[in-house]
Amino acid sequence: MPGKKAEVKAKESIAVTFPDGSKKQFPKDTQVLEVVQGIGPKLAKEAVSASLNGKEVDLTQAIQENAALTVHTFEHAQGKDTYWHSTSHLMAMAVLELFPGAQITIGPAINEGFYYDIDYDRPFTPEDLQRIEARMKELAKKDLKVTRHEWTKKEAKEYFAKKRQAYKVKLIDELQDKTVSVYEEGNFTDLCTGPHVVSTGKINAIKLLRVSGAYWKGDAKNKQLQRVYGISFPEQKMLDEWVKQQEQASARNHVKLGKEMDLYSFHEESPGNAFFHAKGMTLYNALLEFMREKYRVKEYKEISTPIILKKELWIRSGHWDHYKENMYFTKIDDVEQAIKPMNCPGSILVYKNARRSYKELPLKLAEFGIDHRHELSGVLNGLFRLRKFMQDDAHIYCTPEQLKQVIPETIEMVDEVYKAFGFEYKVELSTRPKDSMGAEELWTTATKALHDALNARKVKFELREGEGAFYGPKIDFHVKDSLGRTWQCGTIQVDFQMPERFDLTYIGSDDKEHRPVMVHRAIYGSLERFLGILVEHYAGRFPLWLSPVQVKVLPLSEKFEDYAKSVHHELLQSGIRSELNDSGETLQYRIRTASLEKIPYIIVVGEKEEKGKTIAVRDREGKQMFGVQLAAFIADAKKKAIERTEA
RNA sequence: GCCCACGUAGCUCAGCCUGGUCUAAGAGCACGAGUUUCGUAAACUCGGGGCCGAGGGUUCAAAUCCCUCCGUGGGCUCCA
Repeated sequence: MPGKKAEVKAKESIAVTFPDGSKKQFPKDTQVLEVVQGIGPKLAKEAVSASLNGKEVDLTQAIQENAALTVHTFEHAQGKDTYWHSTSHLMAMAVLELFPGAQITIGPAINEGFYYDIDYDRPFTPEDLQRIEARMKELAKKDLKVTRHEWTKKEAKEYFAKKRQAYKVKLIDELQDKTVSVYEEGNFTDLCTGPHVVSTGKINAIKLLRVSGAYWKGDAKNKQLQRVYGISFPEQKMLDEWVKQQEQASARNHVKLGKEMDLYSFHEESPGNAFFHAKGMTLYNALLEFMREKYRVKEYKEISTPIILKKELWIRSGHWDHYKENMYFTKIDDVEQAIKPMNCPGSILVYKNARRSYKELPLKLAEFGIDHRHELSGVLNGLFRLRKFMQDDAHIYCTPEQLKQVIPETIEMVDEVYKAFGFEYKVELSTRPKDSMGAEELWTTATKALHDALNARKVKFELREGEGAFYGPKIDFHVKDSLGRTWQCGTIQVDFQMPERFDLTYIGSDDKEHRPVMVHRAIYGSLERFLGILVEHYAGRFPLWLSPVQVKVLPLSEKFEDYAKSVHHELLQSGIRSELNDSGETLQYRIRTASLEKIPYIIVVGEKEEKGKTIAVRDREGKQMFGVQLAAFIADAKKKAIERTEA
């Protein structure tokens, strides 16, 4: 076609740079999609969106200048975002068709899937969700083109006002730009910055998951909206796989496993509180013991303070003003008292109990403190969120100069502890919130101390402006659990306020009084929560050092009961947590039971063992060893338990 | 606290939609008794066990329908 060729020649040419560094010339205004088709049909089919010079764009975007191009498929995070965001638009479209009068608000992609907040005069039922999902699938099949338009704010407002979408009008009003972008698919147009998939046919496997209440702008004072959650995938196979994974993840839910493994239970007689059974307590104590070992090495001193303290103390600490809603109160002999939600005031009283010298600093007072917080009933969640819990709390009293040494040392300690469990974690630095106390320069100094420590250790962290505690800035450590959720566990908080409030002092080398700095820190955070995370992390298959029962001893039959008992007792004597199962059940049955209990070692003794004074050992993988010397087994197990290596 | 879902033996669940013989509410596991005495993931027989979360209502009749409350799960908000 000579005509077209001439046209191409007439156009200005631009260079597109690909991720591998190669460059190619294209006529100006070539669509991203055309470029992608040139690369290969497979990529063109899988492409979801693209980034042009670092800016996320639609595949229909015309390239107008020299640009670096990266194509995003569903495999990329950006591609997933776009894919799910487009699915949320599709859902909004289906909802507006099926439920006249519904108003749509916002509908972003989230970590896993998407949601859309919708204002409707009643909650959606599971049946509604099915209808919406079915309609979405029909709309996807129609393969409607998704096109982007730039409208003036006025045009957009008129359009959404006409469609009776008041929330969209409000959102437009809040925007600074003169124009807004909208996306049109079929007869549905939504306010959106994009990008989006090129057509609804790209969206294949769709599943709506649940509906819940959510407030407009996240504020409980505002109207409650219907938040519908969903997820989608390019292929049905991927959705099936995802559903399977979800099921597997819920199989290791710590509430469920705790029940099955007889670790702990929950009772409606005390909502938000855990009842620890003997095996759960063994785990709990193993965690305490591990931390106490660290304390010995790091020269912490362990203290213990009362749970109930007078109201005046809480007024002085500032908790009365800042934390009252979450506290429990009681009256004893007509005196108002509070159940402690935190341990700092108690620790401070211990500090103040003596004249302190600079020679004592840094003074590290640790306390496994039992705290009670009146959490909203709706937020309670197994061991993850309780009303009563124990913190592995410590307060470090030091000079401002010593922060340079104390903070890095503490960060290192957190790292050591998490590593022992093979945990990944992320770090956040939170700065001064609105509802806070103290002079600006104190905040600046404290924040800098934390910042410097993180930088010095080259720790990657996320900055969270205004998210600090009311008394100081903090570093938070978030551990990643088996479901990919992150849980705040460790925290390091610098506090210049408490020492002021309680008039804490130490005598310096100049024989004068000085004000110490206080560092609050916890590593597990809450023993209970950490334990819950561990249960899910290990799916109940704890390493030897944590296993509530480390060894199960089984006599082959009644005839070998005496020998089994002697083996069992010797294990106990050696400090190994052993149990004997001499119930009359068959050996196979008892092996099955012990296996289901996820016990690391099963020891079977019969005629051969009794004669040779040996044992037969079976590990959790089903591997068997015969003729093992009991002493050798004990030595090996103890070594593993002490080293805290995986068993 | 607010929204949605759920609540039947110790545990996992069927029955509930469409009220009454799937028996006086079932099963499996667990538990108890007896038989079996066993070489690495379920021996056999028999038995006990439930105010169907609590309270109220509708009905001739409620595990089943309606309301309130309590609890649990998932969200919102907050947080260790």
